[in-house]
Amino acid sequence: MKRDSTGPQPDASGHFTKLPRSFYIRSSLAVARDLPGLYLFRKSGKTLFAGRIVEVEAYRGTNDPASHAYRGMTPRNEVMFGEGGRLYVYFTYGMHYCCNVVTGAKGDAGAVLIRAVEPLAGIRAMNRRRSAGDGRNRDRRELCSGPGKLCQAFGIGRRENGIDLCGGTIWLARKGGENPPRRIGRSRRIGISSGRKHLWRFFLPDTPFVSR
DNA sequence: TCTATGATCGTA
DNA sequence: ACGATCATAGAG
Repeated sequence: MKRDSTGPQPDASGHFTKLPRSFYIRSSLAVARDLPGLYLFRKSGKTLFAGRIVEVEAYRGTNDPASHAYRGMTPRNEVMFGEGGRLYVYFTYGMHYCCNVVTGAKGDAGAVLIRAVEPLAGIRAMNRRRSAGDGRNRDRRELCSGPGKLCQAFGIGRRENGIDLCGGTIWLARKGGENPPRRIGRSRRIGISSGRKHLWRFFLPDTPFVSR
């Protein structure tokens, strides 16, 4: 496909354009709908990790009983209450990290959980981090097909909480010349005990890289 | 302090 | 279907 020379110019990662702050200063629902088909990047040392986002979930602030922000600000969820465009990472079940994109203006505690990506770059390192110790490689579909899995694969943990997604460590990007997905699947959110009725999970319907 | 629970994952 | 495993939040 031919590149439009009047459009956004490619950044250092190639023909990808980092999403601007304005992308995140919207409701979590609006951001969540737009994320499937976009790309997650992480620079760690000399390794570049990349994945195509295939599954996300929207969480609102104090009006969503499933949200960590439902009962107000705490030390854990405070980055959710900040301006959109930062990463909210939390630890759960005693062993897993999950990462969210914070959305909305300061004071609006919305966030979008990234649940699965299709691994595209850094796959050797992902396999190393995700191996059960026996050094064998996993099926590419099992590398990032869940919120805990993708954080492990990308090396996202406590230290990454609050990272500015408009910086050069972890960021989201659009691929030049690529159209939005034709169809986006919707369903109830997974693994929650309240707020079950809303269809706030968004995914690409035709990939094998979503969670189960 | 003490206790219940969890935006999960791998194995059985 | 279940256990691992522990930070967090809310209660006492």
